[in-house]
Amino acid sequence: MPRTADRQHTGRQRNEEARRAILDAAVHQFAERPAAEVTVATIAAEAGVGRQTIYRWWPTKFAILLEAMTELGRAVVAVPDSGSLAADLEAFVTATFSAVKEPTISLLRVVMGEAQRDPQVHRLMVEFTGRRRAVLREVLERAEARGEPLGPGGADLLVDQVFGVLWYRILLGNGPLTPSAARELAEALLAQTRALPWPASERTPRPGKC
Amino acid sequence: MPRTADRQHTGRQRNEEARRAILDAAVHQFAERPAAEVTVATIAAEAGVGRQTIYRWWPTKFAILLEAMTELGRAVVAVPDSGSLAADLEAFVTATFSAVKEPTISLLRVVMGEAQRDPQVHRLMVEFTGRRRAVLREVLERAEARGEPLGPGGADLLVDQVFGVLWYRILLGNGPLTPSAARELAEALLAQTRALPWPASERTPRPGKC
DNA sequence: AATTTGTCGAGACTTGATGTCTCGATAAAT
DNA sequence: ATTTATCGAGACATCAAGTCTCGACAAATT
Repeated sequence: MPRTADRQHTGRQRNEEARRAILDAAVHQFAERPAAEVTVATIAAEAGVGRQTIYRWWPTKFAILLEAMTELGRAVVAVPDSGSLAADLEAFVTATFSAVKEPTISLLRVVMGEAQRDPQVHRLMVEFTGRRRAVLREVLERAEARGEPLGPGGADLLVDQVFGVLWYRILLGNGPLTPSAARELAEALLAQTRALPWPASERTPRPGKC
Repeated sequence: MPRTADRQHTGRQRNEEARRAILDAAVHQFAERPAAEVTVATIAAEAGVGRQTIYRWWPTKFAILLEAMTELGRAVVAVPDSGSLAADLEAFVTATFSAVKEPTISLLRVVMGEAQRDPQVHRLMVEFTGRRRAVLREVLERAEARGEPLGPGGADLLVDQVFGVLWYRILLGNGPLTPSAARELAEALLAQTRALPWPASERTPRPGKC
């Protein structure tokens, strides 16, 4: 009863060029057209591959998109660690906001929309967003370990506030996603962590910035 | 060239029982099953009507759901006005959170998901959420007019923080929507408003601010 | 009462996307 | 040289959306 790890992979190996072409075609089409007009057939045609080559590796067209977005997301994975919560939080929020623009924002909307339709895509989406959540959580918990307070809700609430505002603006388009909007959010959340439980006659001065 | 208003409706009239049965069946199915498993055929079967009866009155199954939710949404929540931002904000957030539970939460997820796919549904969704935004904005601006500060981001950011956290948790299910979670969020946002803005000299003061 | 008009439930039908299966060709490990 | 798994390609079944038609039925009109 040989386990799969007992022998090497034999036979023809996976074509990396085809994989890249499929990912690129999916990103291109989901960014340009309404999601309803993107089909496995159109992606296969643009990538110059057979449909079966797609079905062999991805269960749905949205799984292709999620894999592509995961690769694109590796660029912003850097964890800020300057020793100060103020600087780290602003760096994280600014970097995250600046990464969310066309064409990425269209892709995010498509995937989040589909996640509400398909439980499997929803699970993939929880995992996808969880990676960014983990980065922010690390920043917050490191600050807490240093002795910096996180305010009434702790790290859990702060994480949901950052990504809540971000996703809310992505999905409904009601508010800005500019760098200044990012700074504004970071500043507001920092104020939240620093505020005293009652109107303060004295406040702690902000470290390192004015 | 007779206008439509020139004569009365002749012929058999629309069956109100069928309309109600269709709306109820749509709500029931969208609340119970994944949206992908809900079809016009299943709604028609549960309602005991022909498919053509549905297509005659609604363009898509989501139009049925939107009409049903519009009827459900007629319960207008009163605008809290106690004279204190702390009490009003907690009342609003608690009431809003407590209204978002099964089966409503499933319907909200379905409609928000479809809004990312259909621009027309998206517009309706912006309008739908805008009504609740307006209530919170009124609470915040009244507090500001009283002289209570709203913190670095002002009313715009606070509104997005409340509904951002709410929708983020609805869509991804990562955090709680309990009454205690609502109180926690309200408390955190209040802490944020109590922080003093330090570069106050560079800022144009808002009217009514201390 | 008879006629006209529009809705009713039901089913046949077209269209298009999904997903499976098979085929011969090809490339890598044995 | 053989084995094994991928490749592009196409046939095929399945399913939901949407259109069209049918006889039955109900309300307004004549």
